[in-house]
Amino acid sequence: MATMGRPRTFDREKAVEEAMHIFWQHGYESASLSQLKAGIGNGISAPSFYAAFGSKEALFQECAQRYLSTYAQVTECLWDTSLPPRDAIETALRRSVKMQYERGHPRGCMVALGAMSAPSDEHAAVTEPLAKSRARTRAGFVACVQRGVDSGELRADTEPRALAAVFDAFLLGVSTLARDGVRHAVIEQAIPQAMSAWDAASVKHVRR
Amino acid sequence: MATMGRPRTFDREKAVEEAMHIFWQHGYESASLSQLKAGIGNGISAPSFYAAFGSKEALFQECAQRYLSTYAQVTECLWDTSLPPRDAIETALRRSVKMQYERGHPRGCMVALGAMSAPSDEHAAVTEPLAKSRARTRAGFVACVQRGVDSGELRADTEPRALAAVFDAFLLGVSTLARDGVRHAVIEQAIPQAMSAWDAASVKHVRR
DNA sequence: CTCTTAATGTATCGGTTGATACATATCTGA
DNA sequence: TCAGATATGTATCAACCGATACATTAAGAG
Repeated sequence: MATMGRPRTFDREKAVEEAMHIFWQHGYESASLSQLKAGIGNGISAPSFYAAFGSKEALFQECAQRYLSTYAQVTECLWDTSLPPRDAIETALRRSVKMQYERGHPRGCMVALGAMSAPSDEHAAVTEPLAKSRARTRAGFVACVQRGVDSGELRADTEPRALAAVFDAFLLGVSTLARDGVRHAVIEQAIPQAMSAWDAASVKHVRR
Repeated sequence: MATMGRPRTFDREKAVEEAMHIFWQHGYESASLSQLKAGIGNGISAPSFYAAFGSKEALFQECAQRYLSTYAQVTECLWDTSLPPRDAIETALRRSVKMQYERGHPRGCMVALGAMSAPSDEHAAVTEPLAKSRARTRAGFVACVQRGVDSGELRADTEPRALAAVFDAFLLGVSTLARDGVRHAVIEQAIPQAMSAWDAASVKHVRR
């Protein structure tokens, strides 16, 4: 059965993308219905909004899912066990940084910035998918370090969560640097410097 | 001349501290007047609030100043040229992390989290002191790396802004990790691992 | 005591928030 | 052609936002 009823005057797929950019930019709470309605197509009315998306919260969930299944995929290589763990981490950093500085969408990572996206307790559940994603990425960094230890590449006394936290915190912090206007090239150059934390834990590394 | 008129029923100094905690926790926009009024003393009325602080924005500025002159001082050692630059950076990291995990106030750094505190353009000017503070800390990291290069401790081809970005991004990211419930001990262990980025740029470091 | 000063309590302001009621318009299927 | 389905436009809702008007209360100064 084909679609029935009066057709929409806007592209729902594009609308989710546009709404995602608004949430990405302002966070869940600060993004207002007025902004969202104005930013979708050439502006839509309140009933059109609710007919299409149900509620602000439902639209956010949809935007979050969209983000997680697209932009957020840049760190999935952390779970690719066919990659040497050091390469997996460096690739995740490179891909994420590149994505965060791409044109056509707000700077920074929606997942990272989403930590302050719903600061009130009542709305904390809304951004849970983002918190889950941060936890997953965190676990991915830990898993890579653990692989390095298990393979003998990293010293046995390496604390996986601690070394992983270096890369995790660095990547989270990049979102703020990107927002603050730090140049893309600077962050790119910072990546190999961050990776030296891995090398310092390597068994081949000469301690002094 | 002593104070005249009816005395306040609450301690204004404590009130600023309490309000600061609320802004610290929720950000400028998301912290509501209701929350602030309820959180000051045993709860104050709207006229008392405005008589004492002028406006929400004025109170935030006061809280921001209070934060910058107290908690935010943990990174001032970056400007202490009597310290070896590596020690200055490590001390800044240690002190900030310790502060971010202290009991008695929200976790994380108000300056770092404040990047998403006023996501709308109209209120962006409100959080400018926080942005200025981030820029200053950023410059402090760069200055330390530059000192390391100038003294010959770090290789001459070291890019100061890039290496500084490693420490800066790491420290900014710690705020999110702290909010996400990552244990204090893990972050403490991460600091020496992060410092290995400095050592890797040292002239005494054996490159391979 | 009275005057001045300043904070308080009650009550409310206009504006914005997210969300709906209801009638109308436009499509598909029979 | 008409019924069913769905989107739209207008108009509005209660709740909350930051902020005030106004009268009252409580202090010091004279």
